[in-house]
Amino acid sequence: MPHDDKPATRDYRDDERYHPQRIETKWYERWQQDDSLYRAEATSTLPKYYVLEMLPYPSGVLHMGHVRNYAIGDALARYMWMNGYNVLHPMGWDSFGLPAENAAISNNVPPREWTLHNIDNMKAQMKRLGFGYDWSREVTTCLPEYYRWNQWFFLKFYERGLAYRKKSKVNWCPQCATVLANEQVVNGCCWRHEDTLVEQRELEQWFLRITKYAEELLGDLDKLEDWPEKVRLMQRNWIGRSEGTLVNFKLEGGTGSNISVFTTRVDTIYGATSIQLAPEHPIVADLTASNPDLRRQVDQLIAEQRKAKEVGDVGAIDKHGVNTGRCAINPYNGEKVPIWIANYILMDYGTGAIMSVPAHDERDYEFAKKYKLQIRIVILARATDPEETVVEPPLPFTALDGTLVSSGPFSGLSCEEAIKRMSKHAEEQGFGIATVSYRLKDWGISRQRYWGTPIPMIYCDKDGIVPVPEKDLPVILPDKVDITLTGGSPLSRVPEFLTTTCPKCGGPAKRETDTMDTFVDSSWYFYRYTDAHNEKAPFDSKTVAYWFPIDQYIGGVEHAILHLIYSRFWTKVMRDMGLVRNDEPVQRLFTQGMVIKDGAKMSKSLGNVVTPDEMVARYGADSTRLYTLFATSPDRELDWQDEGVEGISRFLARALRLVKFKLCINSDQSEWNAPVPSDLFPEARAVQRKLHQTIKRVTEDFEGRWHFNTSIAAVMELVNTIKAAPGIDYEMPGNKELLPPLRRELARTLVLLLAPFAPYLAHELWEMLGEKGNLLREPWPKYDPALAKEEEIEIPVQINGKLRSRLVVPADAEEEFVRERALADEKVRAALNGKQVDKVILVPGKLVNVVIR
RNA sequence: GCCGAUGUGGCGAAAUGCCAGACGCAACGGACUUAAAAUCCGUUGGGCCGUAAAAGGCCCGUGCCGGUUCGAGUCCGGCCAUCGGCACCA
Repeated sequence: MPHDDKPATRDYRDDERYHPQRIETKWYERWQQDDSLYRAEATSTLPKYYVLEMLPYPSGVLHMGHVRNYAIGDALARYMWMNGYNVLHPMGWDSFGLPAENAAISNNVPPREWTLHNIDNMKAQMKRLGFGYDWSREVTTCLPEYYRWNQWFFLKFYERGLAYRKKSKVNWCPQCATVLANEQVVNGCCWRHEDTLVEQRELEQWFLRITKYAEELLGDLDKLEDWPEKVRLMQRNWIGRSEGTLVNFKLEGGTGSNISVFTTRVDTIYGATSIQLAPEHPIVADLTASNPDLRRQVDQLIAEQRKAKEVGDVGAIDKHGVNTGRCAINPYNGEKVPIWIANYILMDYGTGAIMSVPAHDERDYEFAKKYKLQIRIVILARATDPEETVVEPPLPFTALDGTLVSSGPFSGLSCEEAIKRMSKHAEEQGFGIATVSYRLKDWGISRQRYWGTPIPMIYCDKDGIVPVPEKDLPVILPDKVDITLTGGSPLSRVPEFLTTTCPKCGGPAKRETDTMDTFVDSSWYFYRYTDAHNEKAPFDSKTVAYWFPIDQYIGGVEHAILHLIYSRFWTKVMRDMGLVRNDEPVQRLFTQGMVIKDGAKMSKSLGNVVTPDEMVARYGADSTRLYTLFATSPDRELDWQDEGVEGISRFLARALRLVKFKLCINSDQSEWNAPVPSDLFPEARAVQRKLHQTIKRVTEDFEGRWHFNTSIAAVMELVNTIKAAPGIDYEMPGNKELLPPLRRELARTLVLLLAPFAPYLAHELWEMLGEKGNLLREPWPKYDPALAKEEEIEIPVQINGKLRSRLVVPADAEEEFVRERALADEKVRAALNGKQVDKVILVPGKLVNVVIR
């Protein structure tokens, strides 16, 4: 190579080094002074694009999971800006919740102060990381401007019968000293305190009737084609729809009282040999009234169930029960069946009572074996041998493809047919009905905590439960509250808050002192971003109609059920209220993978925590962000490696030097701005081809699978290619140099390709190139397929699938030509060794495979 | 137990039926330097053959076993392991 004698290296002067801190603080300060760069336009001729990342809880500092989440969203937002969209990219704070109270207790700082201070800090971190949010639309859920609309919605829900009060068993976390929704109980423990067993308590609670929307929430999952299948499946399982039949068994010798049983297999009812009740079933009180000994045994069962539920191994409980000595009448055949009470029957599913069919249910079988209860076969498997029509199966036989026997008029039917006919029969006879049961429960939203939205209800001795009139909203959360005492809601110890007058009769009354679950806040916050300062309504419906649905929502999979099912519910209610037109809030959902280190989730106890602050201080925001995108594809788990960030930082330094010292050469403006000639010499043409191939790859990654790791790898390859290009360092004789117009195209495009991922450096280089325009509004580069196309390609030639040779042929070579060249190839002929060619597989532009026998 | 995802060099990973390991890290060798840092150039899955050294060639290799296919990391079936969700749901 002629330039080997040139010094390949030299000492790098200070200005040749990459100083992320200098570059980033310079732009940070500019953007601090003018943050209009990232504003969404209220009205625009441009098409809209709403990209949203899940809002954080302001715990105090950002962690790497946040950075990853926001780096993905920000890259997309920037890409869409450059593609000419009116982009809405907002951020806010899910700022009610328990940690603020705990911090208040341990640090003696009021929750409000603590929270607002954390928000300041995290907002500064976000800005330092260069995320492009429209801060003019910032939403902070703990401020009255926001939570008054929670209260307003609550009143509307109440009017529509979607909010109701009920005494019920609730999940109680002794650590939180409050109630948890079913969704917040994990393995029998609190979702925030993994070691704290959840207790069951009986309390008066407010519920939202999400079950009314169960069917639609389930059905519409099919429409969410741009959601990960995993999330849809998790929601489907959570809703847990099952079709079945309610059947009333009359109590023998009773006063006409019934036991209602839910079953999905009414076809097996002729095999029912007992009734099993949950120990907490209401009728148990009657059955045990005159039998203290039985009562004691039932209490024992209750205690066992609670314990099992608390420990979280409900499935492993040793099944046992007691015979009440009473019987019920099977309405299908008038048969007497004994009533038992068993610890494996749950009160909170179905009716809390089952018919036990030992021959056709595993649990019933196990139970019957233990107590030597009668086992009666009423379903036979269909025979595989046509001579035999039915087969006696091994027990328990639970499959649905069988034939009924010993089932009165229903004998001979298939199971599925029998379920239909027998349900109908029950309806006609008035002792049962086909029905649907859900696992999903109504959403209990009362929390006996201070730092949340006060539930706007008043209790009057005379008028009962009275909603706070809309005009009196917001019900302000008082500031000075002693939250260190335990037991009951903190607000109940604030007389000024508690005591009020009844809006109806004007008499003395008391306020509700519970606050709302914080999942209420996050169920509709993304609507508020569209119209964040509206004082008359939660938002303007027309404005929402412009922006919704959210085009792209990005967050962790841990919200697959809780937040994402509540928000879907909220949207459907708002639609029914006429506030929004969309059935679903989110068009596309993306769930990014976790950030781990050394094979484990980052945690203080493991000492493997890497903080964004230290990374930004060492390598800068661009490198930190770029690394989270480069390490792996966004949907996968990211294993953090400090050396990786180092590598990314070196790459950015190379890109900087390439643009600054190699591509920007002294040439006059007219030369620099001239069009790239079409007759480039081959080496320059090769660089140009690489450029267009890179644009293609990065663009396709954005439009398709979001594998930004490969996009960034492509840009690295481009940098490597340009750097190694002949003629980059000096002018070769004749026309063998990288002409200024080509250098300009290379430099500009490289900067544009980096812009979504490394905004600071991109802006710096853009300015360095003498560009005056707004980088975010610079059109995303387009590739020219003709320029991206290879002129010559190397084609592997295989014999029976094994690589034997390679051919270099023109990219547009005819198939016949390639085939001939392949068969004529010296190595191929040697390998063939005169054997007969069976056929030749030719994949155009890809390979040749010669098949021999 | 049921449902789902994942499994590729020393490491993070590429490869959407077609040259396995792009890109990056680490390691090693070299250039530059009084020296170091930085930077630049090069080598790097394993084994074998070949050569003075190269060039070059062959075989094996994507958790395991089998199948489909001209061709499998990729598709199908069965195992194993790890992770995640649900779990007496009647």
